[in-house]
Amino acid sequence: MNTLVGPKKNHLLAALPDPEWQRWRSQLELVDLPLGKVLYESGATLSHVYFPIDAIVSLLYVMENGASAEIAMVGNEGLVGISLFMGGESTPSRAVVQSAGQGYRLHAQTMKDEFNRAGPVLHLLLRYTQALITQMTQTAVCNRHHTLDQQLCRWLLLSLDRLQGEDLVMTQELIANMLGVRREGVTEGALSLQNAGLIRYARGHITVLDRKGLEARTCECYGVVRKEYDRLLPDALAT
Amino acid sequence: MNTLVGPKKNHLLAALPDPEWQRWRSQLELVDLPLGKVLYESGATLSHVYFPIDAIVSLLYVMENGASAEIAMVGNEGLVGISLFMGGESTPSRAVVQSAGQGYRLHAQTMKDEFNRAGPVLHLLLRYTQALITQMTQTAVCNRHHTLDQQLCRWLLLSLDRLQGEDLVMTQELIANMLGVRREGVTEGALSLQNAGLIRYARGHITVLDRKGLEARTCECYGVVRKEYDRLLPDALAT
DNA sequence: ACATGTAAGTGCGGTGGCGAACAATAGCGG
DNA sequence: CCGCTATTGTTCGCCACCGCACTTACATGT
Repeated sequence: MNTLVGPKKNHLLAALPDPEWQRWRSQLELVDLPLGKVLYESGATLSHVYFPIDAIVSLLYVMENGASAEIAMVGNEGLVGISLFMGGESTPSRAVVQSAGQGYRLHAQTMKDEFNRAGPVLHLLLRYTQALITQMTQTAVCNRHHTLDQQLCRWLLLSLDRLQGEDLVMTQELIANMLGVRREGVTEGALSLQNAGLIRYARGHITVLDRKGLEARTCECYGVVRKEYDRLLPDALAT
Repeated sequence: MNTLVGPKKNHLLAALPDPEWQRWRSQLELVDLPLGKVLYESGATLSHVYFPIDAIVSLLYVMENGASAEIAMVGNEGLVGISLFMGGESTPSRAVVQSAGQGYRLHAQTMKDEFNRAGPVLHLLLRYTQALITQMTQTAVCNRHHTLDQQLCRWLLLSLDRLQGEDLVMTQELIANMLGVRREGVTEGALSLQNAGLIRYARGHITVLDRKGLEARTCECYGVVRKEYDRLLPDALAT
C-alpha cells in the first residue's frame, strides 16, 4: 500500500510539516483523473480539492458561445480548488483534466478545517495561490501581446514542467481549445516547430526534442511564471 | 478631523468588525494618490497596503519592450498589495494610480499582523482576493476573444463602478496603455461610442451618457466580474 | 496674441489570426 | 482486411488591429 509514498509526489503534500502530514494521510483518497474529466464546473460548489500526481488539470473559462480559454494549469506542483479556502466556494471557471493521470483528493470540509487552523498549511496554500495568480496574469499579458507561436511554446513548456519526461499526449485540437485559437493555427505552429527540429509529433503524441530551443522561441511570459513558482515554492517544479 | 469618517468610504474598511476597526483607525494614514503615482514596482517589497477612497489603481504588467497590459483595477471596493498577506511580498506587476484621488494606507507589518490573527480580517481579505482573481481571469479571456470596442466598454464600466458620478478624467492614450492597444484604436472606439450617443468626451474628460448602452455593447466579461464582486463582497460596489 | 505642448482624428500598407471548406492519412473496432 | 473516425495538412478570402506618419484642434502660460 503506497498511501505513504504516492502523495509525496505532489509537491504541496510533500511540503507539509510532519504533524499535518500525519493528520492528512488517512484522509487522502487516490483517484484516477482521465482525460476530459471535469473536476468542477463553473459556479458549482466544490466537493473536494485535488492534488495531481502525474496529471495536469486546466482551469478554463468557457464562454457563452462555447469558445474557451485556459486561465492556468495545475500539475503536481499545486492543487485544484483554491476557491474553497479563499472563501468563495465556487468560481466562474471550470477545471478539466488535460493530461490523464492520478491525483489525491481531500473532502471540502476537511480542507477548510485544515486551512482554518491558520498554521503552516494556510501559508503554504496562499503562497501557492499567489504563484497561480502570476500564471493567470501572464496568461492575460500573453493573450494580449504575443503570437500564437510564442504562446504555443509557452504552453508546451508549462506542460513539460508538470510532467516527467519529454512526451505529451495531446492532440492539436485540444491545445487549440486551451489556447483559445483555431486548430489550424496550432497545426501551423506545430509544423514550424517540427521543421525547426524542436519537437516531433504524430497523432496526439508530442515529443519535445529541444527544450532550450522552445525556451528561445517563447516570450518572456514563461520565464516570469517559472521564476515566480521557483521563488514562492522552492523545489516545486521538477525539471 | 475625519479619520473617523473617511476610511468608511473604502468598502473593505467599512466591512471591518468593530474590534478590528478600533485597532486600525489610529494606524490608517490618509495619502494623496496623484495620477501616475507608482504604489509598488515589479518585484519590489511592499512597504504599505493601500485602500483607495476615490482613486483607481491599476495593476499592470510592463513588458521588457515597454509595452504594457492592465491585469486588474482596484478602487474603493478593495485594496492594493495582496501579495503582502499572500506571502510573496512582491509580484511581477506594477501598481499605478490611474485616476487621481485619495486613499488610506497601512504599514506592511501592521497588515501582516492583522492578517495573521486569522479572524474575520483574513476571510474578508481572501474573499476580496478571489474577486480580484476573477477580474484577472476575465481580463485574460477578454484579451483572447473580444474586440477592442467590447473591451473599451468593459473598461469604462469597470472604472465607472469604482467612481462616483459618470465622469472619468482619462486620456485615450492612457486607456490605450491600460488595454495594451494602440492609442488610435481607442480613438476609433471612443468615436463610435460617441456617435452612438453613449459617451461624450473632450481632451481627457469622458462623460458616460448611457450606461445601459455600454452594458449592451460590452462582452460577457464585465457581467461575470461584476457578479463575482457582488457575490463575494456584498455591497462593495456603489452603483 | 502667440508659442508650445497635449489630445484627438485620419490614412495606408502590412499581417496575424479567423471562418469555412476540403483533402489526406493513420489508427481502431469489427 | 474493411470501413469509420480521429487527427493532421492545406487553401482562400476576410477583418481587426498594428505601426507609422501626419494633421487638426484645443489649452495654457507668458
